[in-house]
Amino acid sequence: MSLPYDTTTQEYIEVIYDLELKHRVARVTDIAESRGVTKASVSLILGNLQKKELIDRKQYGHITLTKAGRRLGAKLTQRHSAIKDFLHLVIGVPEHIADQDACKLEHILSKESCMAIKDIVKIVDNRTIELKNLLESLD
Amino acid sequence: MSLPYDTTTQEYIEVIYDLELKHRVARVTDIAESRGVTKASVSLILGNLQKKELIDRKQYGHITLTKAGRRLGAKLTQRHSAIKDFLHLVIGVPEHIADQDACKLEHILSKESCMAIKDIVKIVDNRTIELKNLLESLD
DNA sequence: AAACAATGTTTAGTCCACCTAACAATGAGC
DNA sequence: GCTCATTGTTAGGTGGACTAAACATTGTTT
Repeated sequence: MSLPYDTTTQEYIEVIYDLELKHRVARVTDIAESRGVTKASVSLILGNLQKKELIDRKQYGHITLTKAGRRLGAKLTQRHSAIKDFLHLVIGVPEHIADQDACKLEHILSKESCMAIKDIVKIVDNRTIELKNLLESLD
Repeated sequence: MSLPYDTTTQEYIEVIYDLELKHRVARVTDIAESRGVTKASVSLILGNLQKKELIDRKQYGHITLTKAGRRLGAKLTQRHSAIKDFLHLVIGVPEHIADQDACKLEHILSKESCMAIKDIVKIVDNRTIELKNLLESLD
């Protein structure tokens, strides 16, 4: 099983989540810029997200995520960094490529694979910390 | 960088590659069945694949891959099993889920990540063989 | 070889994300 | 408080993968 909601929905929610963190609210123009599409497209898609109750907004007003939207955004962001860390830090893929791949994988990877990856990243992180501590204790 | 050709093209080529191996040629009905779409859709998509010179066919005739099509099919099939083996044999994801994930990942994973994964699978395979030999030598 | 089943194609139309262009609302500077 | 730039929405249209339904071709059976 993967996440509910189609890839498009997920991508928009992730952008909005990100903009909300940076600027407290998201704006049509910024979403459009971030996704590389026109404001018109964004405006239409926002209609869907609203129907799905993932965002709150009034006409010509600010855009914020609902509880459900924020939960989805958080989950996607988590997934993204777990996948990126896995590709980059664990199996040695160059960072910018790991990041690009994570953008796509996060939407389609099953819960199970995602979990397996997260577990491994956690283990590697712990080992890294242990190593760092060991090195410091040798000073 | 990922593979050229969009996901749809890749998915159809992979199915045709598979059917060609099984039955020497592919048929519209079998492709439709395999992809879960109507024969009408397949017929239209085959037009595109032909324009892209990935398949050969005459009206109402058999479908075979061109050199380029077969090369793409082979590459996708390779990718698929490398990704599946990685998820299942290396990081322990249940086999059928690893297989499902591989279906999607194979189309979007970068060359770099794919390479990294293939290398790891190769190492694990070799270790497995060494272990097997060691165990046999103990009999 | 005629009839029928199986297979493949065409046509007309849907849906979704996208576009351009025209329009509407908002807000900052004077 | 008017004007104008910025921002957001609406309308109409495109391309791609899909559909159902009608049609064409091929192959098999008798």
